[in-house]
Amino acid sequence: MPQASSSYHHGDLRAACLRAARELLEEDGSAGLSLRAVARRAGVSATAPYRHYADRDALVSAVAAEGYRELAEHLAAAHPEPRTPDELASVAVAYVRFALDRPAMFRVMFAEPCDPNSEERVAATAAISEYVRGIVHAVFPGVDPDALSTTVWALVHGLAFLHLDGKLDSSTPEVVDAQVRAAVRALFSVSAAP
Amino acid sequence: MPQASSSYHHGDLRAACLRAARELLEEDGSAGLSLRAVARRAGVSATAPYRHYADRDALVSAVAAEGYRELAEHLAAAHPEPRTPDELASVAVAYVRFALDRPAMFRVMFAEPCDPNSEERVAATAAISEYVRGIVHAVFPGVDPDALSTTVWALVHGLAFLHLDGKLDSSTPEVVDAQVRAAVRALFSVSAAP
DNA sequence: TGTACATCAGTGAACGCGCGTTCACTGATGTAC
DNA sequence: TGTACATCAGTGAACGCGCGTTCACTGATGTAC
Repeated sequence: MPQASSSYHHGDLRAACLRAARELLEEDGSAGLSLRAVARRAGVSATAPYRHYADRDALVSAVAAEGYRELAEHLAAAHPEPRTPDELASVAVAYVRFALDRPAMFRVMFAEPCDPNSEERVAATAAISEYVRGIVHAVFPGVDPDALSTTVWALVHGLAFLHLDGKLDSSTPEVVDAQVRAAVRALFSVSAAP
Repeated sequence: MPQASSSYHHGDLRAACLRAARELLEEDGSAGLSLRAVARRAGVSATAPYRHYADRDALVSAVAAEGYRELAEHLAAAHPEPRTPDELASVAVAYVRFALDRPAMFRVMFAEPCDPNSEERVAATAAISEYVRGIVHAVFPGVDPDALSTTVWALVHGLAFLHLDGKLDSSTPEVVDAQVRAAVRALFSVSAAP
């Protein structure tokens, strides 16, 4: 019956902090993530998050790690098992869209010169890398997937960042999608000239 | 004879601020650029830079713009007029090296969610974009350079960022160079499969 | 079922910090006569 | 060549801010008996 039990003990402040951090990132993409702002948003005193995160960096790393997992889900949702360049292009489109839909989050994941010692982050990154390798291997069974998967990842990642930073035309989602597809198509149609 | 004239009037504080900013960025890549720190480094009061920059953003934009120009010089120095995929790869290597040699500077140029209204920045960016187009057109005279130049730029830019963020093996410059060359080579050798 | 107590998850005051920016100022420079 | 004065490029004190982090604390929860 004590429904108002939520007064003092929060229940799951750890998760609430992550949620608050994400909301703040999505609302004001430019500002840096601050522990105090997260606490405020979670409706909790400024020091409460220290029960769950050693310091600000720990929170940021956790946010980034969640971002990686989410990115992986989005890619898988775009196409579970790509087998053709076109299907691969759909995954590429999902990657770039993910970045454009959550610019600040994407920047935290990649552009923040954060310590690379967070196991959570390293693991999540490795998972994405492996995932790309798998796709490339499936789409090009005969090719050594190492160089090519690096190429594919870098291409898509570069497209994401160039769009994010306004270096390419990002006026509408359709334009972006077309551009990404064109770039991936270009990747698979060029042959050495001279 | 008054060689000690340099006491009060600085001479060229505008340039000195840019230099100080670059030094700070190269020394401590992780910290954000602060106007006060720049002033301190330039040996000048905290408010002196306001004579030359309207606010912090103006300084950051100026630093970024200088970075773009410098990047352009580096690329041109790598190969003045690339005509083959291999020569193009040399330019790509220069691009990635530039990023790895000045990580913080490169991040200011690209990863800082800065206002896109700085004319200086927009112009510098357009110059790079044009430059890449020109190269691609020279290397592949018969191909529509639009999609392909986007592809090339994104690929190289993505390689730079993935290396910067430790997602790829960056143990030695040689390893990086080889990886970049391999990626560019992969770009020009794959053909659509099914 | 009730009580005693350890543990846990929160509070709130306080610290010292560096920041961006303003303001009235002052020292140096250069120009007009 | 010398003087008067406007202009320019600096100074330094001060503002209010939000931040990360510490500390001693207190309210709620759960477990042992």
